Amino acid sequence: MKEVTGSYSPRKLEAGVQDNWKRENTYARVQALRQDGKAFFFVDGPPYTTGHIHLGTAWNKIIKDAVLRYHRMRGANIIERAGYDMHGLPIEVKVEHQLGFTSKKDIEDYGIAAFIEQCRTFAVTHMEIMSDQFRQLGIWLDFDNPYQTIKEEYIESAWWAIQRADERGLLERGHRVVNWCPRCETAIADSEVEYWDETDPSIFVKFPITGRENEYLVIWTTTPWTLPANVAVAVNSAFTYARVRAKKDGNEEILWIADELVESVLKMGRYQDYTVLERVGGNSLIGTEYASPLAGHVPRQTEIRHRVVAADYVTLENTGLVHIAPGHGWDDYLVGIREGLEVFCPVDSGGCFTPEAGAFADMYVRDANDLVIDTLGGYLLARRTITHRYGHCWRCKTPIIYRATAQWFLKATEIREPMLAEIAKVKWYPEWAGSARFHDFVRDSRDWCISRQRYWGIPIPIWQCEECGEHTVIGTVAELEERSGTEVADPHRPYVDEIVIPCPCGGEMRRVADIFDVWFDSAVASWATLGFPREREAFDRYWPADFITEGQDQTRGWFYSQLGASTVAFGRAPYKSVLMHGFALDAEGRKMSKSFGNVVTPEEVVNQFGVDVLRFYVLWANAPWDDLKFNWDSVKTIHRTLNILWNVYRFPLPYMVLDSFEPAPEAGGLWDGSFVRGNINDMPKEDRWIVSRVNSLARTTAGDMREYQLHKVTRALASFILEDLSRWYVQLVRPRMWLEEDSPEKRYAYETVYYVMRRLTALLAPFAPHIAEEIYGNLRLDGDPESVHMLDWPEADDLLIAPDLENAMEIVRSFDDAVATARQAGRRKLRWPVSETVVVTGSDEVNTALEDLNDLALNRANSRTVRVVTGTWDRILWQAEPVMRAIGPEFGRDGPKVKALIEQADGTALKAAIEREGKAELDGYEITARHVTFAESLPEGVFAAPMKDATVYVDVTLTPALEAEGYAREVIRRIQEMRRQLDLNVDDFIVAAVDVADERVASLIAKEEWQKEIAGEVRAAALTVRRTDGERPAEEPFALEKDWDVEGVQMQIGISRAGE
RNA sequence: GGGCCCGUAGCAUAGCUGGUGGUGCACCCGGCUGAUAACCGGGAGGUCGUGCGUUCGAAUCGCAUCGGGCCCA
Repeated sequence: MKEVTGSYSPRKLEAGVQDNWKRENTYARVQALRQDGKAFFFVDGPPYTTGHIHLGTAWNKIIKDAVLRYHRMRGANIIERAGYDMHGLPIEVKVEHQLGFTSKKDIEDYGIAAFIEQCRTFAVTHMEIMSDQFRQLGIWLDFDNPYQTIKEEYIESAWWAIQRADERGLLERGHRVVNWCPRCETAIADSEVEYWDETDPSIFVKFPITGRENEYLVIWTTTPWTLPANVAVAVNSAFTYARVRAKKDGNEEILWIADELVESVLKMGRYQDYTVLERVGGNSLIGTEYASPLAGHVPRQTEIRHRVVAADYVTLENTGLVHIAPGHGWDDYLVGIREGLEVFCPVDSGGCFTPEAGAFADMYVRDANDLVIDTLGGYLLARRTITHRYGHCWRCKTPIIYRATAQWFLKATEIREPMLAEIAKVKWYPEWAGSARFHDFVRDSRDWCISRQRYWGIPIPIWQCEECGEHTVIGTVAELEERSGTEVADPHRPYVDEIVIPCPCGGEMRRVADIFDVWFDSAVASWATLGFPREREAFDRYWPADFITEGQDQTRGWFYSQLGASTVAFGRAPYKSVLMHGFALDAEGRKMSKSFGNVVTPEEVVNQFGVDVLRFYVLWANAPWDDLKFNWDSVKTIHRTLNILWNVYRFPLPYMVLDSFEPAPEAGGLWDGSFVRGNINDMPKEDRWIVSRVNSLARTTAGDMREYQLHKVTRALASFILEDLSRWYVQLVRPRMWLEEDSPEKRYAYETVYYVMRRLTALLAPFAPHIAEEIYGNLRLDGDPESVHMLDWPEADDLLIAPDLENAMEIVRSFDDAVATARQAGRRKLRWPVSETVVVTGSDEVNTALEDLNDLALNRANSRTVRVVTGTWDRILWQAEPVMRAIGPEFGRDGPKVKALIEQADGTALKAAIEREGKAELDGYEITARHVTFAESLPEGVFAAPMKDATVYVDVTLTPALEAEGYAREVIRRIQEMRRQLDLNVDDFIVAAVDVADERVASLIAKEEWQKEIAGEVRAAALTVRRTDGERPAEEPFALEKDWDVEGVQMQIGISRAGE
């Protein structure tokens, strides 16, 4: 053990600890230490390798690290690797920006091979940056050997899964309406669509009914460009529709509109008058045929037989009739499938109309809106604009379109029931994350479109025969090499695109052009991280994961993608327990975003306060599953807490070093707390108490950890450090540290402090691993493990937990607070002793506590006596006050007389009489409890304050003896302060002189008893106390001389180091 | 529009199987001073988002509504 002089400087401390971990290879050694323990398989949710980590990413990894460190200390053999998600459109878009590309054509011209190399470089570079950042946060995951979605063996894991899907008939090629980004020219997942407001046309259009003169169905749309693809109109069979004769500018026409919407629609179309001709149910309209108002401009439209169909999703908004284009809408598509409608989609991958769109060919769809509207001519009933939420590509922010395309699907809807059953088997923290949130999401989920028409991703391993159309799904690289006879250097595009497999029919099979949705990459992480299918052994032993934890946004993300892929491949969930954590928000509870300028980065926090403060803060601020509202003040509070921990730790060290204290070791030179266990019954109460507290702490934290109540654990730790250790125990134990001679009391104090710090650092290790390591490193014995992270988690020692003592101490602390309050009211400083302190209570617990811990109470109260009185204390006087509301009616005329009698009576005696007999007599009048109230009247010099279940009375009246001690204490304190100014060592001796300008006070403290006391306390070899007239005795120069005003008495004090 | 979560003093947070609202920070006043760019005590500060309901009684239960978050449409 060494003395520690420096104050808590986290950055320096943490750099030192991390250097040491690196030099000693501590992480690997901790892992090795536990390799025979019970396996605990953890899968790291892979962050995407773009840019830097943000607060949420840091929080995520900090939770993981704290949990895993805890499990390691509990003896678990943690199976883990860090992981990274490295494919996908975001990186393609970044690289496109770097290269100045605007379309897929630019990429093709540049060369796919060169392009994906750029993507690879980008991903790997950023992965390394992020790994360094995570390491700096003290995250112990395997960053030297992370799983990477771009590695050949990882790609194989995905291929293998999709092969299984195909074998089970869950892989399907289909024409589906998908979210389509016209810039990226690819389908994008629902989860990749971002919504924000967009202003669009809002038009009402008349569709002419076939065979009726001048009669129309009125529909509404915000996407005029989808009208060339219209094939039907949907009505709700539950609604009533009106056939209306409407007049405008002398013309008449017949319109069909939902009955309740007639007024508003006609107003919109500026009709002057109308008559309802008939009202029919929606069913009556079904089958009605009509023509496209664009028939003359889109040739295909003249061939389509348009008709009215029913759809119950039609709402009573706008016109109550909905335009259906199965090529451009998901609901439309489903209606189309049901009704056998044609799926017409005259839009290409770049969002431009194809020649099939006739007059609109080659136009970009959103640009064509105006032309479509113009072309409608008289069929346009009204035109407005609308601002509504519209979807955009999450990467390039282009408004998406819906487009019917050929895609590959995983038939998630077919395995919905098994997925729901699996969710119920998983242990969710909190419970509702699974039972409500995730359950509902999966219940409402659709088939998963897994194909993308891009470059930087896992190629879909489907080879299709150009001759016969048969397809085959490849599961491994080896299988591909065998079947193609070609060596596979890199399973990425464009290299795999060139591989040809001979088809049994004699034709050639070529790979389909698509790559996987990047969500499918991470979906296979649970077995990919184990190297499956290449490696089987680890998979058989560890899979599925014991635990994963990610943010609530991953409900639809990684929780879902993994469950889907795993249910397809193995028919079960890939994880046994899931902790869903919240989102990191700013102090106002708003999302952190660059445009708002409210982003707080982990680096900022670390630069100011260090890693441990950040870690402890995010684990402490709220429950893991609630959103984190970042708050600098709270960060400072945590910094202060750790600073206090540091001060508590270093305060006893100088004394221990001075005394060459060594904690009692066990055989083998390691420490296990047996001294405290063996001597507990002889140790002072406060030692037994803090030992009990730290064991209670171990017990509650273990319980909370089991439920991942990380906030409760960190709060309990912080509270222990501040309340129990710093504000109470250290205050109590200090005098024992200062004892000169060896004594059991001092030994117990050292052993207790040591015990508490050893247990506390172990409990802190998962949450604040650096400061715990630093403190442990100084305290550990030669036989102890080198790192605090190699220790076993401290189990609560039930024999050392004393609930009664803990309760009693709570009472004494309440007493202590009350004494301070009462003294403040009586203006008597704590330094000045008082004669008597009385606690009035009816509580046995209070009585027992103050009896058992009387020495402590005396000490804390700085009182000659502390005693408990049950019932009433005889020194309390009572003042009787008449209650006129009762006296008036009863005594009538004599009321004023009774009032005067009561006021003049001895209230204390009156109260006693009434309590004893229920009544008292005053000058012949019978007085009962009704007629009088009593106010407490404290004797001169007594002050009261409430405490737990009791009231404390402090008598601050001075006597010469008390005064002498008070002044002596004042002198001691001032000399100590002067010692400090001279920067003397704790064991230096001094010579001192005190010149007091007050005869009485001088004689009080000049008494031998107090002079000795002062000299002893301040280590004075020689001390003079005398009365002066305020004249400085010039013949005695001291190293330091000061004038003091002590409670109005002038004193001159001079001190020097002895022998100088 | 739908699902889930959250909404408590200036800020953050506890209480949420119903019984007169705790804690920390900040603020004001006082104390302490052999942990000192620390520490302790006291005070002020709340219609527990809003409204309605259930109940003898609601921050706590129900319904509605507003605001924030994540997700879905």
